[in-house]
Amino acid sequence: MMDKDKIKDIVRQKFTDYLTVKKCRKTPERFAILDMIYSIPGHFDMDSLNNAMNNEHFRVSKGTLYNTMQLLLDCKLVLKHQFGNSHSHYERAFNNDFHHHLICSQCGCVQEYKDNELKSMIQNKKIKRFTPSLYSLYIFGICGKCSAAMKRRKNNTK
Amino acid sequence: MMDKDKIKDIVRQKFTDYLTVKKCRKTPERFAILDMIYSIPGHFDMDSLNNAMNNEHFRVSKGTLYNTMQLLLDCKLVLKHQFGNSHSHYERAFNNDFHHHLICSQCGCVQEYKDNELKSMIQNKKIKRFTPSLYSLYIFGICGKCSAAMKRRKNNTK
DNA sequence: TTTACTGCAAATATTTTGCAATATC
DNA sequence: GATATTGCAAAATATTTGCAGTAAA
Repeated sequence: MMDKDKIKDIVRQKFTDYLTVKKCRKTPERFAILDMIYSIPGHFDMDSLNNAMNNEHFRVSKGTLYNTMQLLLDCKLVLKHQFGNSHSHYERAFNNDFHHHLICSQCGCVQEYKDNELKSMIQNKKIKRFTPSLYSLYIFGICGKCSAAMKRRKNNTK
Repeated sequence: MMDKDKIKDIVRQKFTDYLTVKKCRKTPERFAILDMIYSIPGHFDMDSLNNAMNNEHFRVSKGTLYNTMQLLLDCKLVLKHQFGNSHSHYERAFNNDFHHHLICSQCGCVQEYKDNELKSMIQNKKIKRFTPSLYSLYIFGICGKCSAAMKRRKNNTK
């Protein structure tokens, strides 16, 4: 695993390049947001990102947060997910082992699920008249905890 | 392919059974919504479903629409999707060939993508401490039309 | 100096909720 | 007859937009 600061340097450079190509301005807000995102280990949503920024005493407006997130999605430094429940989830995309997602229909928890066989089969598919760039696989079901809880409840009522 | 009316009968029966088990009431609104959904060929959203109901002169409130949709999701007669753009999409689940989705990042269009090899690999995965019930695979990229349009634009500027 | 970007607040869109009236069981 | 469900309207939530001021190029 690469050093965290090194990763931040690389993504900052990638973002700089992207902003240059797109003739967008390199504002401190944008880089502060990118930095914060690459300090968060797992998933996050807009609200938790906003709170994290506030705690670091770098307040940005909601508008700027959404604006910057769109740029980061465009240049594939961030991935966006919508697991069925209300709001969007995000995660960093660079140097983050690609994974699928297991979503519990009972408690709503989300687990990462790595499976290279699946990954390579999906990525190697040749699709007619469509050029894929990325994909999301969401598997819905019942997580271990909820499954155990249900079993316990069932035994109690016996 | 089964006859459309026969399918409607079967899903109506399935919904009846579900409502009975869950001790929920069998209201005309619920069955009218189910019927309408099974009259729509492809994807739909709440707005188009609502309009379709109005055209059939069976108006139901937004609240009832969302309430009923939740029941239909629970008993797996309907599937829900969120492709990144604003609102949720739905599609009927029974007697609807399972498929994956190709989403164009440019124009936002959604195509169905059938691949049985992929389907069976995903469905046959044994996952530790997780009991899967259904899954969604979304492949994002550029559709044929947009790809052709881009190529044309590129040639024009040459 | 130009104008893209920011913060703020208001607008929009989507889904949920509270409540009185109604209809199922 | 009891109460789950409905319609309606208001509330909650998430995201987008308009605009005046600020700062990047």
